[in-house]
Amino acid sequence: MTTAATAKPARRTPRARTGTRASAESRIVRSIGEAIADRRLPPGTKLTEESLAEAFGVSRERVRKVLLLLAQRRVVTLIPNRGAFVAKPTPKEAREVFEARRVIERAIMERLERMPRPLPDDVLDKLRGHGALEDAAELAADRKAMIRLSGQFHLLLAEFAGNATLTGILADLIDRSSLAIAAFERRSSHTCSADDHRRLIAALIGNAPGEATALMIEHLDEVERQLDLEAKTDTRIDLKAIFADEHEPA
Amino acid sequence: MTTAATAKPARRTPRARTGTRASAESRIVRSIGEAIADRRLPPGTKLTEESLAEAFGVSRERVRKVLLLLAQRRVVTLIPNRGAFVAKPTPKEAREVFEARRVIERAIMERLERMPRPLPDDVLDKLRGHGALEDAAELAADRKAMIRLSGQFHLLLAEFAGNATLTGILADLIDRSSLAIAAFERRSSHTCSADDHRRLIAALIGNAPGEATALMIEHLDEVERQLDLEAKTDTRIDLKAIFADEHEPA
DNA sequence: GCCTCCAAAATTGTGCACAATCTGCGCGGT
DNA sequence: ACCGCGCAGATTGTGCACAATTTTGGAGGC
Repeated sequence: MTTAATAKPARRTPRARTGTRASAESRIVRSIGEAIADRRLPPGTKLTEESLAEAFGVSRERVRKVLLLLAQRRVVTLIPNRGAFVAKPTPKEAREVFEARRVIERAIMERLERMPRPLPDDVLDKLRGHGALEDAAELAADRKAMIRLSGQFHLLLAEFAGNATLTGILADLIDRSSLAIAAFERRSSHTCSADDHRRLIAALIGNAPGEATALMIEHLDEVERQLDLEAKTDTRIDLKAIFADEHEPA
Repeated sequence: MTTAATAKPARRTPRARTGTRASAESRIVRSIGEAIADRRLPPGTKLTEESLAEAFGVSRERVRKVLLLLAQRRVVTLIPNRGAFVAKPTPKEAREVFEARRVIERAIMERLERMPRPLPDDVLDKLRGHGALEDAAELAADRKAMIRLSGQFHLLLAEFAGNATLTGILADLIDRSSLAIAAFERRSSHTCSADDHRRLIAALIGNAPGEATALMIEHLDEVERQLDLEAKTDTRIDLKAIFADEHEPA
């Protein structure tokens, strides 16, 4: 069910080719991760092993392994004997994730600003190329593409800074940001505006000292500010509040 | 073999009590992690699933799961069809890990310095208590205790800063630092001197602005400086260089 | 009418057997 | 004497069957 149109019957081939094993796993991880990021799988969704196995055409233990990896990255929550759920961050956790991003991305921007000018051509090309992609996605109102590209933009800057370890940490934090946005986004909010990214690129190229760093901090603050991080500690309270006026007392 | 004195025959009880399942896993993770940190398991060591299973008295798939978790944390390396090995970081990776620690721990120290004075009593108590423990370990020349306590000290500061997400990230980086130290430590180096920690505690309590942060950065720099992070990119290159003058051309 | 309890169904957890792969070693050919 | 080949032995990878647990649905009692 759902959009599992890929459930081709090639599930159990007579000869198990193990060559595509590891890539299949990371493919599934990425696929689920993206689905969570662009809200096709909202926080709290139950992820039944059997369903996922059918959807991806793999065995259940493969899915189990993938879920363990995603749980390690705090993208899904594993409850013993209950199963896997798309993680539903608390407001506290959401704030922590954004604070962690500010810490790491400030350091990344400071390193980028310290790089000798002009920036290497390939860096400039990739920055401008990515900016064009974001513009196109915004013009086409392709929300899913915008979300994906927005995350990739921050990752791209991290890669230019040249610390793969920090980049890896940031990749996790970006995934969790997407989760936090999915959980706490207000109606009619515009995620990660491509305009901020445009200004960031310009500041980075122009290199007014400290400007790009300041813009990045302001950008992250703005994204966090667009969230509704009040109370909302429990789903049950939510349901009661939502249906309060539909429950006729007599 | 090895120190597997815990191989009690209770390996396969007729009724499998699943109650102690999750705790057993984290226990094994911690146990292996500590063994790696204090060099009982040096980088590159092969971790055979069967051996570990016997050593901990659990089934092989339990061990497999634990190894997957450790691999995710970059503490062990998983090579397909070859098995698990204690990770052997490259000099580049070691430098990256220390840079990442400087980024995160600087932020933590800045937050601690921004806390209102005097610091809460329980914080002061824990700081002083930990300092006493480190002193005792140093006095007793208990190297394993010193390594463990040193890591705990940095983690303690992170907890006081109140961001569990950053603390979790730092915990991973500390483990990888231990690995880097094990891989690149010079002979006759003194790890993480308890003296640095003493000064850090004093600066934190006294609160001369910026002093504690500066001490932390200097402390991390000093630990990294004690490592030998030259060349050594590959074992083969090493071998060629080492035996270059023993290869007679005629 | 509502609550409690129990059994069936669904889902997750785990041991086991076997398949696939890698490593080490000896044999035969050139 | 050296190189390739191939055959055990050991180790990892995976599907499957079954056990344990939770959830669901309904019957019975208060």
